[in-house]
Amino acid sequence: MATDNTHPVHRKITLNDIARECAVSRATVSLVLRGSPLVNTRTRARVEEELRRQGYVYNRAAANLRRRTSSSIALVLNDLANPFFAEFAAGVDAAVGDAGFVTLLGCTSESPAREQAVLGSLIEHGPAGIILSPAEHSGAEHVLAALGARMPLLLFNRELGGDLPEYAHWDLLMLDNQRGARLATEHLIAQGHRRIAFFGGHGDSSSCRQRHAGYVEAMQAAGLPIEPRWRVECAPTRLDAASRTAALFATAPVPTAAVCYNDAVALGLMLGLYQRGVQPGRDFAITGFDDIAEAAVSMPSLTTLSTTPRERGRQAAELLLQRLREPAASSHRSIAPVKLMVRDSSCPPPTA
Amino acid sequence: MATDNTHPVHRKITLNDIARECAVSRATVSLVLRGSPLVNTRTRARVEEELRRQGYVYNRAAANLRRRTSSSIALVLNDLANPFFAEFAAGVDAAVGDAGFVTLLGCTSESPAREQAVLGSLIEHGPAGIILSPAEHSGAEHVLAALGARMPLLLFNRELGGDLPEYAHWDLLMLDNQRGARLATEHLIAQGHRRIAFFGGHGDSSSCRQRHAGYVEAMQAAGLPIEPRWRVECAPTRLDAASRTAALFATAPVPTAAVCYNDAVALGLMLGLYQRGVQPGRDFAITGFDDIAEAAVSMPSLTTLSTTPRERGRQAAELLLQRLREPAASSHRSIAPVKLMVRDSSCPPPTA
DNA sequence: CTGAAAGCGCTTACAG
DNA sequence: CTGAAAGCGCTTACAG
Repeated sequence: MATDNTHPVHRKITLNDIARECAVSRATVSLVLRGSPLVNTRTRARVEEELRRQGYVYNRAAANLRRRTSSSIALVLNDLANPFFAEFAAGVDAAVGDAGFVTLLGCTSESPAREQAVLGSLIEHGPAGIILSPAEHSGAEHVLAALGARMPLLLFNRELGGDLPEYAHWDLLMLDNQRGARLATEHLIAQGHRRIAFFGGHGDSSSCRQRHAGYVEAMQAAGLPIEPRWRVECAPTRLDAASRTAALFATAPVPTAAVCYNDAVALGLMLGLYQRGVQPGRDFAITGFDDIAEAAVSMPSLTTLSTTPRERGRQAAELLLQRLREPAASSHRSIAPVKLMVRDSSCPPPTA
Repeated sequence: MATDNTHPVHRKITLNDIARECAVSRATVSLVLRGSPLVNTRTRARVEEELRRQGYVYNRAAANLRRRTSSSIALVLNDLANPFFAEFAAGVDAAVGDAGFVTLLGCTSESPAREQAVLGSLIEHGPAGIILSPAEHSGAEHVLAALGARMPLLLFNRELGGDLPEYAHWDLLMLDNQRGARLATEHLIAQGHRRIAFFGGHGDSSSCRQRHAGYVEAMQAAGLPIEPRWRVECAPTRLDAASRTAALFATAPVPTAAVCYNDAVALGLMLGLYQRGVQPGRDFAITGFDDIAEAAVSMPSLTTLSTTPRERGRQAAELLLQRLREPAASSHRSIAPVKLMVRDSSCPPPTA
């Protein structure tokens, strides 16, 4: 258990204070609070007036303890500063709130060690369930060690390394990474491109592997060559992408288009192209992934895949709430749809 | 109080289970958990082994109830999807976690009504204190009605409309908006500009008013004219900013530079300028505010004011924790520093 | 060094 | 319709 840094709190108004003042029992006040029809109308009115007068605040923790219920959902994210996850969190919080729960937040900064610590701390607060977007190299054993097999858990966005214990009934919500990258690649092929690179991301990230697989799938289906030197890895940031641009132009023949790992990489590649005097959307076609806010207003606007993270947040919360209703149902695996947004960056090849 | 949507939870291992198995009392197990030196070493070892064996999870809610303490901090944000607040939240969560607390999250979507509902729901979970970035038109009365005067509260980023009750000891953490805008304006003046616009934002937002005041201050100090038609209002988004660009060029003389309300507006203005054939950073100078991730990598890179929102989050959490230690100390008002980041967009005027 | 007892603020059968 | 009593899982003086 964690260390003790709690602090005493001011004396609060309790049911006893209200009951005494109204000359009824605590039980009656409780029934009023919970809207029971058993209570006499006039008694109810008196009690409600007194609750208001004294500024009573319901102590949900005490009620949860007595009823052995929970009114919170934990949300554990690898990277809240990423707008994709921030939108996701906003969607989770909205749905969780609508269901009468409160969100417990935890950030792991992509560290499996922090993830384990955060989970261990959150679980002591008794959440009804957990939504987890795992840190990059997090493993099923660690999560299982921190949570046990009983805790309802929904995994978002990334698979967990290691073996998923079947008895744990963990649910999954993934983006359709492979299909998204396939759609983007097919679109470029339809525009007339034949030499198409896959740019950015790291091979050890599962989402990157899936997107690359979608690219490969589309290229092979079209009978197009997959040149190893057209697979350029980089960190999923604009800056690193810009600096890796040269790798695409090292040896002829040079590609005429690139399917990028995500929007940040795509925008970085645009920058790198401009710096080489190549104009994206005219001399070179680009697609992204995520449809972040900048995609629609970049120069040129970016063809990309929309994942509507806020919607995904709502969906994740609803899947978890569903699990709370049916704890024993078998694991559910959901694939969120992605939608191709065609914009100016995916021009035809200059020679076509 | 809110409606009841809680759900029963599986039977958990308690202190009693451990005590029975070790043939000691609950009290002894509790002492072991809390690291008391009173317990015999061998007893401690036996108990710890049993805790591990049964997968015991500490019930912090029960402990908090008994000890009348709290182990959570509520964080209520007007807009989590905004990267500025997402970074802020990440900073808050890190500092809150380091102090042994957990973060309760609430989003208000800029709606004072939702803000009141969210506060009312969160307070039932007994947070030790609250960090609130108020919704745009939220008022002190509403917050007071939801929280009472006792709850430790730190207001971030925006003042609250209405009168702040002095007895409430609410703390404030604000950005130095006025100084930031003054620095930006002074920088443009030093570059040689004389006709400088203030572009974007709405007059009813307090941060916008403060930034505008900084602009006015610098202009007046330099003896430069403040043309009413060089004050263009727009929503703080890229798209609206781009579409309002024409307003700057409606009548001669035309400005040669613009201090923008924030980075989103500045990037939108860049876009609008490109569309008119005016090249930002060469034909027209621009400054932003916030130093969002895109600012450093836009074309041209954007001169702006860095507010380091993650640092602000840590600072906010620490101010609140400080208040928890000294509940009766008088209200504290902190102004976070801002730093001018000079980049390519703030060129000298073309005629200079 | 350890245990018995009381109590945090609530809810819930069970009597009446 | 209302009250007395027990109990959720923990902690904390107080005895011994």
